[in-house]
Amino acid sequence: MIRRKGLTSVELAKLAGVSSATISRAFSNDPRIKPETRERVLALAAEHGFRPNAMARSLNNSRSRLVALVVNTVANPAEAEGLDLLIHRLQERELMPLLLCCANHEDRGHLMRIASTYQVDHVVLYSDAVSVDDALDIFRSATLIVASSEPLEGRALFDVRLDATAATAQIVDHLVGQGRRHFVYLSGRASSHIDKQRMRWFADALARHGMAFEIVEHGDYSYESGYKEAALLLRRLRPDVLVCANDLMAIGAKDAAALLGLKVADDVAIVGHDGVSLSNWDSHSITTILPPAGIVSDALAQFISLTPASEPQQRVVDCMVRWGRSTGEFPRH
Amino acid sequence: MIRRKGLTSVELAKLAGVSSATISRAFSNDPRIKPETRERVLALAAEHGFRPNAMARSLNNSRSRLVALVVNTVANPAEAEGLDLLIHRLQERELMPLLLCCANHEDRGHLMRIASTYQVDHVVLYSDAVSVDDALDIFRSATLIVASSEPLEGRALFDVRLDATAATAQIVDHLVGQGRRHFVYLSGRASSHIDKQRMRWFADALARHGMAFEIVEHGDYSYESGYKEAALLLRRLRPDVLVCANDLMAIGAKDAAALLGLKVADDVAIVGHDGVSLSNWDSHSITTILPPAGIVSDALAQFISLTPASEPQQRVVDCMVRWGRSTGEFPRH
DNA sequence: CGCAAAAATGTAAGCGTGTACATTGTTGCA
DNA sequence: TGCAACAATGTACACGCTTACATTTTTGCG
Repeated sequence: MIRRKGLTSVELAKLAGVSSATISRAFSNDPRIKPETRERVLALAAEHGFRPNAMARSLNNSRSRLVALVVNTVANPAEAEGLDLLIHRLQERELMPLLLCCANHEDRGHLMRIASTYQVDHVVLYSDAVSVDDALDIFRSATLIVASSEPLEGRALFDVRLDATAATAQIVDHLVGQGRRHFVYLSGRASSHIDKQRMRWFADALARHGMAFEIVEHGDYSYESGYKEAALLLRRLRPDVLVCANDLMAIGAKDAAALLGLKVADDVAIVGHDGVSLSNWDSHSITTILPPAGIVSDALAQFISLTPASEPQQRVVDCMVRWGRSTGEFPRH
Repeated sequence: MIRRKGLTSVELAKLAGVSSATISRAFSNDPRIKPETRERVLALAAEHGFRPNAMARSLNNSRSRLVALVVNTVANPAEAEGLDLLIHRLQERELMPLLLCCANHEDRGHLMRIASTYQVDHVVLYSDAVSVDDALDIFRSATLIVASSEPLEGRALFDVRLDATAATAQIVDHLVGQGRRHFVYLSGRASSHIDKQRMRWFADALARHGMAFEIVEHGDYSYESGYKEAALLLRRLRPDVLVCANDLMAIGAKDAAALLGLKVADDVAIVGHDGVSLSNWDSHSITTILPPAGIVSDALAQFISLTPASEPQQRVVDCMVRWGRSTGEFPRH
């Protein structure tokens, strides 16, 4: 299994009869090189399988083209589907994603500290499980790009933020119009910012009808927790409407309702969040709140092309509703 | 948004009143340093937030602690769930995963070539979409670790390979015992090695009963393709048993059957592959073939701890059956 | 106490590239 | 032809660390 190591720019330079500086210029599209020699060098490089060493490269211009992606877990479709798009955007720009999976990892700080030694250019915070302050503290010289929901309060960052005010109101209006009165919210993690945010949207939308809702705080964003908690609360509280912190829990709740002999939509309407593709499957058909397709990844990728010296920016993305059968008949247009 | 850069080992050395070599030794657990000075250096480093630069580090010992993970897409639970475990194993060993998502990427070679410039120590081929030869060719000096199903034929590699002979036979025996006779296999991608392998297992298991099966080759591993193709073939071929290339397609097929008014298990048994968690949900309950939990990731992680000079190894993992309601009553153990 | 061996640290030369600066080759124009 | 301006390339050092080798300090023991 021993394999030969590639050659270096000096060796290639010797082969090409030029200096290593010329090699470097050929590969960095330096305009000061004669197009003709550039071609010659690149051809020779291809022939010998030479590619400049990214480590050496980034050592002296301190741009690594690495992007740290901080997520909870890749096993959860809600994160994975967004992540997949984002990774594609990065790859289009020849940026390399370094993946940090923080779920089940007691010491996220340690994980981030290791990643930071690779001199990543950017950090995308895609997870609520990591605090912005920690990330800022650890990734000193990288630009931080936030897609979690932690309030930023003036800390200078690139920031993509969701707004589901309208979408939530749309759903609430529809459900209230159907005569439903008893709303319960099954939360994901009590400490999660996005969860608090979502509850606030629901509170606001219900307040316009002079209504409120109950909160059950035992979920953890998994199907299993949705199933288990819904089985308990459906019996105990008998709500009209069960709003879940995410689609996976909503599907779990739907299955639990079926187990209890309740008819989804007729007996209890179920609402999810995130719009993962499987919530749209025939067997689930959950009404859910989601950002327009790909827009978050696009925004993140756009931020990444800015330089660390740029002014902090924020983008607000308006969410929409994807109606499913879990809330009964669809609203007319 | 301008932030200060961290200090270097020479600067820290000055502060500690030692040489930069001592700093280096403190951080690489060199036994030749006095424990007492090591503590002092580490304390000072922590105080000043110093961490050795991984780029510079790997530049001269040519070990980057980076692992390239070549997958199709992270959006598919079948890959994502395995990947998640693997990433955790890597993180335990303080290895950093570089993620390459090859699906929808016309030039996988280019992607891998870029990754190779980062001097990755290992490459895990988790995808059938990339040929082993290409990977070998591009990642010259990294150890290649294969979890795809391409036959290796003596090419020296670390290799994790699935064996579902027994599991497949178990399912086939059960289904034949129920009196089913008409088997159809809905394939994922015609060119996919794992798919061919799975069909072979089924062919062998059926051959023991003197039976054979039909093949429909239009799937692409997605729920949608399972749904669409099953809707067509269930009407056309009216099989007893529909075996799908993976669980997502099996779930699609199940939904299509429901749409056609067919009762799953009674009218048509459905079998999946991979054992993704959602195939075990109440609403799906697909009988599926899967490797024991975590064993593949564990094997991969174990291989990764070997050195490039080690002898090539192979591990064969025996798959098992997870019974669901999609194949009727469970077999008495 | 003295001296050899061992332990601890320092010195300096890379690792493979980018880049400021120096050098050489070329062109234009009087 | 001569000389300025510019285009193309070369030279040499820096990036931040590891490590072979040199040097200093400590230890053990007769």
